[in-house]
Amino acid sequence: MPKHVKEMEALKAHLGKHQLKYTRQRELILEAFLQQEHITAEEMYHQLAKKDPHLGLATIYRTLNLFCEAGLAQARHFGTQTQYDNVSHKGHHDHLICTGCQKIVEFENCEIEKLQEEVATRNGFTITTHRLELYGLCSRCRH
Amino acid sequence: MPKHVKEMEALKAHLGKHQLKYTRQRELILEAFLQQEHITAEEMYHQLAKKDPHLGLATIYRTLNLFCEAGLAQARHFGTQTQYDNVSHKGHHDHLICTGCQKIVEFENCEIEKLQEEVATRNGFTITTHRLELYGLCSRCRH
DNA sequence: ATTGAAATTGATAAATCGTCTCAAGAAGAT
DNA sequence: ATCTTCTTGAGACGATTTATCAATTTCAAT
Repeated sequence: MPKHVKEMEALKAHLGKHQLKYTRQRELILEAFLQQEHITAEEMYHQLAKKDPHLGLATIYRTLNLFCEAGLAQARHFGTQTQYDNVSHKGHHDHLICTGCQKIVEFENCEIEKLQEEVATRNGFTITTHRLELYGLCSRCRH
Repeated sequence: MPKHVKEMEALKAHLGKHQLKYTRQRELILEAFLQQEHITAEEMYHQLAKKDPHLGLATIYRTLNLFCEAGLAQARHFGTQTQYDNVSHKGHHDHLICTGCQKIVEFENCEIEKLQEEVATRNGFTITTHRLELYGLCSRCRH
């Protein structure tokens, strides 16, 4: 029994709804994707080269964008690259970004998340994911 | 009396501190930048082409990055492009976004902002701005 | 199982965005 | 005014992502 049945069903539902097909590549990429918290297309390309040396980079980009449309992934432009975040991953972390040197620090904060839930509930929303980025200057760039 | 004296002084202070020079191009770009809430390098390039047709795109990129280092601007990767935000514009609000119907609800939450400050301080950062987006389903789309 | 229409793939070309290079020019201290 | 250093403009370049297209695969209907 594969591990990520729920997500696979969600993908199949999306595919069915849009007359898209369930292919070996999409299954392969989904399996790899769901084991990550976030990943770039390039990283996945190298990672999957072992399992399928002929899997093209374009296919990975296309498939990760498909996951975004299906609600499984969330694209985040980070520096020069695009990170594809695994939405089902709960240990969500946020980012502190230095606008001087582009340094990125990851952090988690349960209190903030709790307050986010409150805001959402107050407005009748059910949150599936979020994005929080704090921009500023790190200690080195500030002086 | 020119409008943006404070920012110009801040830029000159940064230039002096780093052995950089105050040039005609930097002054021109600063004036244009301070009239915007946020702008891309490309937009500014076209906008300034009237005033100085020979101003190069590379100079604009270099100068906007300089503004980031000086704390006047903040780079934000949005879609495929980089937005340079005018830090002196402070009217900040966050967003609740329904992934079902694309409805967007704006909100403000001081408690969250306070916690953000704490996180930043703990990591040696000084926040100039932030972005918080909560994604989920609104009450109508949830059933 | 076979067929056939439609979607997908892989390889690569092309587009996009931003940075680097470098000779020529400008700034600012002496 | 001179001299050193920084900056500029123009285009080359590099990195990332998307578009193109012939060949292949999927999947529903035989």
